[in-house]
Amino acid sequence: MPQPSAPRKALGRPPRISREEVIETARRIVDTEGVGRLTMRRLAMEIGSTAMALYHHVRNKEELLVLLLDDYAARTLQRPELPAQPRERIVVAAATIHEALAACPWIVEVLTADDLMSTSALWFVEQIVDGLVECGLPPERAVHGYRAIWYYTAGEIVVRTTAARRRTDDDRPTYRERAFAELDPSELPRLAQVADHWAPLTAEDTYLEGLRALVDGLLTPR
Amino acid sequence: MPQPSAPRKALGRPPRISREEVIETARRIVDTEGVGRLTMRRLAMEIGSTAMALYHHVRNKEELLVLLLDDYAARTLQRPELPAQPRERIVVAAATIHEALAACPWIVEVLTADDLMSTSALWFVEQIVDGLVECGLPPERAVHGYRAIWYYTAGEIVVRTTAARRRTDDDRPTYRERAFAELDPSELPRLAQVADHWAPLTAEDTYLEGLRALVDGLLTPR
DNA sequence: GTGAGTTTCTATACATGTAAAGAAAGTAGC
DNA sequence: GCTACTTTCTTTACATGTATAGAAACTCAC
Repeated sequence: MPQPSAPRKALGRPPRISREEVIETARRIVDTEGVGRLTMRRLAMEIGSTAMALYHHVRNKEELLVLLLDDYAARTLQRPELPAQPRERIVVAAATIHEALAACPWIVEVLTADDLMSTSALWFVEQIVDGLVECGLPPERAVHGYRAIWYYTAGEIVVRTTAARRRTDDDRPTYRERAFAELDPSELPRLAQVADHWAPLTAEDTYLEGLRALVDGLLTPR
Repeated sequence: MPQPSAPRKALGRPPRISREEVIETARRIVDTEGVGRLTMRRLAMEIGSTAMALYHHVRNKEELLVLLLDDYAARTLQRPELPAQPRERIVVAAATIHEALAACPWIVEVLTADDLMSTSALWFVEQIVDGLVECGLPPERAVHGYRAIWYYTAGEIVVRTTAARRRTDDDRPTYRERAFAELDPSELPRLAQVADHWAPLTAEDTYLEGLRALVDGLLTPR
């Protein structure tokens, strides 16, 4: 990996492409043609290089996607006016991250990679942890609380967008549909009762309600 | 796909392998050598067929993994004695699913695919929804509550196991580590304060606490 | 039996991520 | 200039999932 501020003249063959150029070009491809069109060869061609050359600037494709996400976050994640009340501040901070992430559907492949810990997201993490501490949680429980919020948020996005993707590229009945069709009302009465409304209920966006519940639960002394 | 109870004699060329055989063999490979060794070609060889022949019994590799998960759930997911108290029943039901899923680390590729809706898991879903209703939630809010629990559960497993996997096959510092190293205490005081304990805190298993908080929050009238 | 229809299986081909080997293009010391 | 060293880039190759075309093995209607 290149050293940005080498004290002396750079050693070795001078690079013809940079990590920034790779990321920028990748972003352009993703923006205009979707993440499905982003392949290493295609990206290399666009840059005027070879696929393997990219691997000197990016560890692998997954890292490239993480960098893209970082880049995306840095460009679009605005810091909103947060409410003064700490509990509400937590909710708004988490919801803002959630909204930003939900807006880029190609995120799933990356989201599972790690905590979302791009530099631009750290501020939101700070707000959440700080809010939890201000509400009376000791610091380590605040960190645990943040993690719970992150699990919930990441899970919502991953499950939801994958389900959506599956729906678009496949018409056959899903497991869920089959399972509900064969459902035995005497053994699973509640599910039988709501079976008809399951799909629409599931389609509703209830992220915020769940988030509020979670935050409330985290803050209620046990 | 084959019709299990065809009224007349089966039409077409008689199959030489069955979906069951495919799944069983796949399971054996996964159990003995890990999911990384499960390739379509390898599986076909083991069965004594060709890779493409598998595609008549399984839609694609992802479906095969889903079927494997179903199979796994059907074999190992025991229905525990659930507490009578509904709130506690919800917690135990969710925790049981969580424990079962967390035990098979290859699950990540599948988990994001859909709700976990294998037939054997439906009973747990029933218990959760029923518990929420018994605690006073109207049915549609109970379904939303179940979804929140599922998001949290799936998110925990996905994030945690992917992080673990990444740690094993890569020694270089993660983004998180780098981000924390460069952290500016004047801008992000709370994070700076807990920076040293972040890694150990994150390593702790706090699924149950988070789950309890979430369930509590879902059940507190707003 | 023959031909049509149906299902399963085989052979081949392709796109993709990336490993491995080594060539290319520079600097540093002499 | 020459050699050693370092970094970047190119070439080639491979494993993998899966699309496509068509062969194979059956049943059925006649």
